[in-house]
Amino acid sequence: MRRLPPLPALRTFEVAARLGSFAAAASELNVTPSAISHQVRSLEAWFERLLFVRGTRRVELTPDGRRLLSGLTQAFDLMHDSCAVLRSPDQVRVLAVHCAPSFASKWLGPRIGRFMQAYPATTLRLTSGPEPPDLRRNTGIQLGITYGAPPERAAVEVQALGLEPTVPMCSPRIASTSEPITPQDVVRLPLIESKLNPVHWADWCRVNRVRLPPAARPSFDRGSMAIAAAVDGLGVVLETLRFAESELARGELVLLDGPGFRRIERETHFMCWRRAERDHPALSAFREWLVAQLATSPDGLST
Amino acid sequence: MRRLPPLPALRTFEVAARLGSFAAAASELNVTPSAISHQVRSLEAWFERLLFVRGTRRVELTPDGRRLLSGLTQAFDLMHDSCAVLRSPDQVRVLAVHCAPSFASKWLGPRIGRFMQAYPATTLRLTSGPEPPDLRRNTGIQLGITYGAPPERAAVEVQALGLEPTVPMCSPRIASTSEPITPQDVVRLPLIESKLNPVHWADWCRVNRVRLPPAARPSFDRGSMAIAAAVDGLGVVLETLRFAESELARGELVLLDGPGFRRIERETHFMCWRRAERDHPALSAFREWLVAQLATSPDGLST
DNA sequence: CCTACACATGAATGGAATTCATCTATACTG
DNA sequence: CAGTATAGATGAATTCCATTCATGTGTAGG
Repeated sequence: MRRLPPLPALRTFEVAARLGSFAAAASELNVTPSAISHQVRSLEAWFERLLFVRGTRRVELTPDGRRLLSGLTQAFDLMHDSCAVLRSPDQVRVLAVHCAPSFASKWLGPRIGRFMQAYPATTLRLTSGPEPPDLRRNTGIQLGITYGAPPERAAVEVQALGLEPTVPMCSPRIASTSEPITPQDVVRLPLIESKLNPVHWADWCRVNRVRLPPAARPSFDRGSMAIAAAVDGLGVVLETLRFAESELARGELVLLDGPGFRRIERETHFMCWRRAERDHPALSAFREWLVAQLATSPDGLST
Repeated sequence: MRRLPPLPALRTFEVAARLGSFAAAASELNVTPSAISHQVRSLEAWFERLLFVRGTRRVELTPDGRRLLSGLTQAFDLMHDSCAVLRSPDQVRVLAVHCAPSFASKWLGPRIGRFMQAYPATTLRLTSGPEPPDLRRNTGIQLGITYGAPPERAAVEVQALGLEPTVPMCSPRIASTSEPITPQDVVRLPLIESKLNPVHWADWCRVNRVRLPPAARPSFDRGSMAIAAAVDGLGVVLETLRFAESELARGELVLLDGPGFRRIERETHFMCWRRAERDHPALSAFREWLVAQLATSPDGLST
């Protein structure tokens, strides 16, 4: 087996040697000069030879260093050319995602920049609308993120996006949370209906053993709008916490929750794709990225 | 800045592609097939393309995979050739170390195989003897490990190998340690003198405030022989724990120690080298390796 | 038909790469 | 000439990547 030193160290050496500067190499590789210094030292230990002579504020290659560099620069050039073949702009990948609108604006939108940074070769086309895409007919969509019940279609695979806690929330102007409250206290407040959420106030009342007042309630067919109404002080909204992350973080909404409450956690969002395309790299990369984002979001991805 | 995927993944891909088998690639790279699988998947995600078609018990390159492979094989060949220039056998490095004999046999010897594995390009020449090498005159020695007092020579740098606890030890046949003992109990036992250790029984008695009996004591001018005598049940030896690691681990010796005792910890071993050669890679690699071994040995490297 | 083998995958782990904090030695500038 | 800025060095701490482990799947081969 041909033995090579750690490849990242070789790469670091080549850049530093080519530029004649650890600082410049750090800049090119987006690391600190300290990282360059450590890597070069490590490579020198591996070869048991000095590759640079150090002066104040400068480095110079030794004969051994020059000997190593000439072949390496060619090697990395070749490597770059080989990789570039698979990354050429005229083969830019497009990933078309159709997303439920509130999930798009309240959860995915604030995060999508991270996906673009992690996968710069992929152009994302994000559309939204309340209807789940028919992936058998609409081949322009590769991945759908739906709300409500899991879509069931032949040759379409579905994955739930985890259990979502659906909790009453309202503006702090409406209810002080500095003292303990009960479910009974909640239903005495004005309530807001978020129509598309499969969890309704009736469900919540059943689980928390209180009677739902028969009064008429304002309702919205967008979770984000229901959330906005609650922020405006129009009442208590019952919605998934995922839609209220920034409002909760900023204190614009507070949870009406406590030891005497029972939460409802259901799978209400699903992503789906055609089974035949499941191993498509951009598609599987997005799926994995999304699952990873869910795992690190404040409410976590519960199984 | 030219952007490359993680280089270890590229290397893994090249080997797997060239051999047409994840299992064979695993064997060549000394990792598990699972590692190959993960690396290839990761590379496919980075490029957002499939590089292999998976069949049962076989893989086959896709057109993209073939496109990537041809340049990479040349690149890694070049890289290997460049690295081989600095590792050619006719430039095999020799590192000559002269070591105090007991340290050599009791501490360094059991470990030296690890150095050879970590630095296969270095041929180690290990000599031992009680006299510190005169590094100014004996240029055939590059590093000395001495016992006793720190050598002081012009143009020679010295580094202590840490504080060493020097503790009475004996065979469990001689003294039961299941009940508390006192320093007074120790000096009633037969004592063994390890002559070259700068810590003597007289020192130990002074520190522990007991009178050293005037009886004659067997003495050895090798710490390892003194340790062996103690294992044979000839008496209590006062020596550095470093010389007795395996005996203590095997229960052939026990420590005579306890709350009422005062340990003596001194720097008794030193390594030294010519200042002009301090950055010689093999030499500095050995120094760093030795310091790391001390840090992970049972008594640790105290500063 | 059963066993063995190659690849897949998620969770856990160890170690390598990197950052951070601080230092040294000039080079440069006012 | 003195003070400041810069590049590289180093050790400790932290982060993240590569790898292993455990388990699973789907044949190929005996």
